Amino acid sequence: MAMTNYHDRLKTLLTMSQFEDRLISEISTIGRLKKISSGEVLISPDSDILEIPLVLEGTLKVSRKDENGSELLLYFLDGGETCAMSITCCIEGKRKPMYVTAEEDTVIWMIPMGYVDSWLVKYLSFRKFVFQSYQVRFDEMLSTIDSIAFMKLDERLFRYLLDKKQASGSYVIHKTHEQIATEMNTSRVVVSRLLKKLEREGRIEQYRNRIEVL
DNA sequence: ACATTAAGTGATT
DNA sequence: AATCACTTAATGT
Repeated sequence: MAMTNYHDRLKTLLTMSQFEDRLISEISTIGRLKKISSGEVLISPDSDILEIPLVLEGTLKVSRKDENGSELLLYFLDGGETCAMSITCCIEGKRKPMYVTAEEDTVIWMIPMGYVDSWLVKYLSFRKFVFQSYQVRFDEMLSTIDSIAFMKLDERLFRYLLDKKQASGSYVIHKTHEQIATEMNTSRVVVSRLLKKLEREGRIEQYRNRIEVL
């Protein structure tokens, strides 16, 4: 995507979310622009969350990690989306054991949490927005949960690829089997085997460091 | 040419 | 599905 004026991009996104004009101008004057490059950590379990991220361009990855450092991907955040979980963090003032990292070079609009409370009260559209993003995440995580519960790792992997494709807007996925394995908290060998199967079924094509979803 | 890293595979638990 | 042990292939120096 072309490097356009991010304020315009923000306005477009806010308008698409059907926010009231007053809310739109509040958000655009109060927030600040932040660019993070691929792999950078935006939120970690021990960081105080003082701002809510709204993705303008690029993709953020939301994941959990346990004591042993093993990772589990929760979901991707795309353009126009925000992290519902960080909103609750703000409201409760609690830290959550989760990471938000840049999946690719990403541009975000950081909204100070101090305003979130008042906007929830003042603006119907903002309430709707927050509830809706909750609903989307909830549904997404439900399907993730039952794919884990029923141990259909092959389906889980394919869902992962589709999610990733959706989030990045590209059918080309630049990841190694190893990286995918750690995100799904499984082993590389298993991922390689399942990807091989998907390749034989003609659903993907594989190259070094690269997977194409067909 | 050699070393390193990514991916493929059979056998075992 | 995870792990081990090993092979093969691609890439960097």
